[in-house]
Amino acid sequence: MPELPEVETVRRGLQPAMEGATLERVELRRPDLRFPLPTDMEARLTGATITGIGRRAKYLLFHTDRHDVLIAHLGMSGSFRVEPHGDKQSQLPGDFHHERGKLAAHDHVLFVCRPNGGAAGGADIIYNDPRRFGFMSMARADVLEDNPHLRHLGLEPTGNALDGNALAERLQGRASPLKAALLDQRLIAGLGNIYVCEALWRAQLSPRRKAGTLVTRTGKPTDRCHRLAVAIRDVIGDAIAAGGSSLRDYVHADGSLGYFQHSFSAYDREGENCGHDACHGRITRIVQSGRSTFFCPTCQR
DNA sequence: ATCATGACCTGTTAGC
DNA sequence: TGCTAACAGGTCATGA
Repeated sequence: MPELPEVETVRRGLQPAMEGATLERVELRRPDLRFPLPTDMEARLTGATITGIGRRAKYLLFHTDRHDVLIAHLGMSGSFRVEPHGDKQSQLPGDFHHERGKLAAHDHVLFVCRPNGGAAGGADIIYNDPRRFGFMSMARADVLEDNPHLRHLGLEPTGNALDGNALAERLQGRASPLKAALLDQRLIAGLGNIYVCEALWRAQLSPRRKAGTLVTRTGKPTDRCHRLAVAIRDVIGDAIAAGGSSLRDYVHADGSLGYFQHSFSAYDREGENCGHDACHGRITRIVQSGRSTFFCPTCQR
């Protein structure tokens, strides 16, 4: 479920193995995911050192010491897993042979990482994506913002930037339902189907309400607008915090970077009781823009 | 411009 | 049990 909090969790999970490490080998096991992989991707990354891993909305940004950036999007089903090298491997500098048996179906891209500065370890980072809705691209760091995938992204819903005023600016004049507006990455970048449902439930706002109705005629945020801004920030913050805790479990797991496990309040809870105090409604599923929306028609107005 | 829909691709699950 | 249909975190292209 790669929405922003999951991507942030993946970013943090990859940092220990990748930041400061050199990409000893990069293997593209097929020429394309959703789009063709850059033909020069292997050449531009092999031998480069990862100086940092960033994130913009649902995009991972791998910065290298060559002032290149690998841009990666997980799509619907993409995941990275970390397979630390065994002691034997790390003591044989010339032997970066990968154990082929460990590669599974839909393992499309392999990054062999070797730490610098005498640090122990090293790891294989493997990108797996059954549906191949994910994609990767490369950009020069100085023009990263101009990248077609990043150029039109809206406000990050983390931190304090997203408040009632900022939300009102973006929703003003919109005739589309709130659900669609919040999914629009050009307005707020990083929300997906799950967290839009959750934020609207928290704010007790109907996903069908016209987005523009959260803004007064003079462009000021209504109470509902303030409420929604808080709900979005809170739900994303809570999810990142919970993702972080699932990261600690990850060490004990099978090496896979598990997605944030969460019991949602609305998403995928059709027929269950709405959890709001004094509300006796039930969560209902409707379809908007061809996608499932879960909400409580009783208290979400 | 804004908005809704279909396309992309594979795996899982519900229902017959 | 085996088949079929519906559905799933995403974004992008196209049409009204």
